[in-house]
Amino acid sequence: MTARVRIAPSPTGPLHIGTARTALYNYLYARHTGGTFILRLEDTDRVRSTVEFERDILEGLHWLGLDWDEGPEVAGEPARGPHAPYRQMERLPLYAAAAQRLLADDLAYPCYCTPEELDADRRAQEAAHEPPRYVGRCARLTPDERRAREAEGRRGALRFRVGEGVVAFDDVVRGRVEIDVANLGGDFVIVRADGNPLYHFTVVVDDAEMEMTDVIRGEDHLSNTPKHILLFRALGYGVPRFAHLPLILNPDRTKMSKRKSQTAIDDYIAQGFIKEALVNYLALLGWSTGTEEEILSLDELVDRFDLGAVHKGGAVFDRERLEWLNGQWIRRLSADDLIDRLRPFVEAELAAGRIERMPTDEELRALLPVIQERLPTLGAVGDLVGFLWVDDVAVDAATLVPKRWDAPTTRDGLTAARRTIEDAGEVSFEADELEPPLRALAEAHGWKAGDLFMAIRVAVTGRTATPPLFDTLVALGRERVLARLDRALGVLDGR
RNA sequence: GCCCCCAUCGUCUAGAGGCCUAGGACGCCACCCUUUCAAGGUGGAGAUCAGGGGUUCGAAUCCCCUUGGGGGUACCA
Repeated sequence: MTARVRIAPSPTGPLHIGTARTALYNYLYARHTGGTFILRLEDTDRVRSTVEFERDILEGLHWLGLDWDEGPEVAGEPARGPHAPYRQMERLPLYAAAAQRLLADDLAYPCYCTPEELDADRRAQEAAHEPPRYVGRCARLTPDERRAREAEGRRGALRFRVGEGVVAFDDVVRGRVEIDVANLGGDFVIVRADGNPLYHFTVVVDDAEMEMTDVIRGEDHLSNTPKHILLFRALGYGVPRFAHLPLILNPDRTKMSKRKSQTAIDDYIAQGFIKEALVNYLALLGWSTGTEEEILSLDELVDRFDLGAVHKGGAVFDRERLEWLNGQWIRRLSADDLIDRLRPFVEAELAAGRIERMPTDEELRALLPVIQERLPTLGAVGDLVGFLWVDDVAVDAATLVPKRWDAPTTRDGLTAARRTIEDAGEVSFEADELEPPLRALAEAHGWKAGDLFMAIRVAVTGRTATPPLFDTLVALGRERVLARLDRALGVLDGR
């Protein structure tokens, strides 16, 4: 039987790093085994679910390149697959039918306890140092008693009878797990009094109806797995194989959260992390090839992925390592590709008012040899060469003077350099033609070339760290170089 | 509290009884390259394999206990 796996996000927030990683592992497993990757939206939390989050999640998964074989219709995209709809709120009749079956078999029963009663129970248990569990007040109501409550206008929630015994399963990553049903907290609610089915119930009905063979999800669901297994059995379904992935952690080793880490994929995209790096990084957070390979494309990951080799322990999200990988992948991009990906970030600089004009693709292309290896993220482009696209740069006298120089020397140096650059550029303004005469100039005056170059660098860019000077001068153009040198000279003279 | 899971450098990891005086990568430090910054190269610091008991001729690897950490325990997902 070929594998059928799914990612089942709740549209209650933007695409989360953890969801993306779980989706990736499901995708890798499906593609590696020639199986089917399914997307299902778990939107039964009516209050917190929104269509905006749905879109965000689907767009994010697409952006990462994790395309699904079956999934819901959304944003103009039609539903795909034989088990539509793939959005839980559109599958209500299925849950209702399953609930009916459990009720008919007396495997579930209506519970009329009020929130106040349940709360009181919990408090009493806490006071008695007992684990919280449903006391079973409504477990043995007679048909007459139920009718009486309904007649009072009370609407019952549906509770599933957990019974007794030990539930055991062989988790693909954790091995054998056994949990005594007595520790499940008593009969649990599967359908709310308002008729809305709950997660533990819908997930089972859907995984069964959609014929999932493997459930690959976060470790936070491990403890609840017995509830699911009980439900699969009660409903007469086969039980899928489970694989619980290690959690992605905050630096303090708690489950990764918005409060302590950046968790939205959107934020990483906005900062200029590229999908190749994110996919590569996430794949290696909790799994490794067992070799020393670490720069791996999505296809290579598909080729090497092994669910059984996934780690058991949680992994701290390390942004520095992600950044390094991002740089590695940026350097592997073709010129055209990099220009396409850079453009939105340059536009963002313009929109934010940090630059004053948009460079052409040809300008960007000419810059690539010197910026491609200097970009940790696409978002760093403005910081790196934004000085090229503003009318004037701010320079202050203090940084203008190189460490080993004083102001008069700097003035002499820049004045001489200005003349040399002006002369050199008569024919053509090329890096090869600028460097020799400026080096000769430094030598003639007994200056260290680096000092002269630094003075020029700060004069024309306003900063001490830039791409190589001569490439920078060429990118700036003769006129602007001369104008900025003049301005810098003015600053030196206190003007 | 109760239940479950986990445990190798700061971090991500290799390691499935002898190849380990524990390997790689990120980060950090130094040097090389070099006009600055990167990139790249070389080298270095960094883990008594959480601790304690076993098993074994031999344990990071197997077993037990302890400790630590995490997750779950909703009419959230």
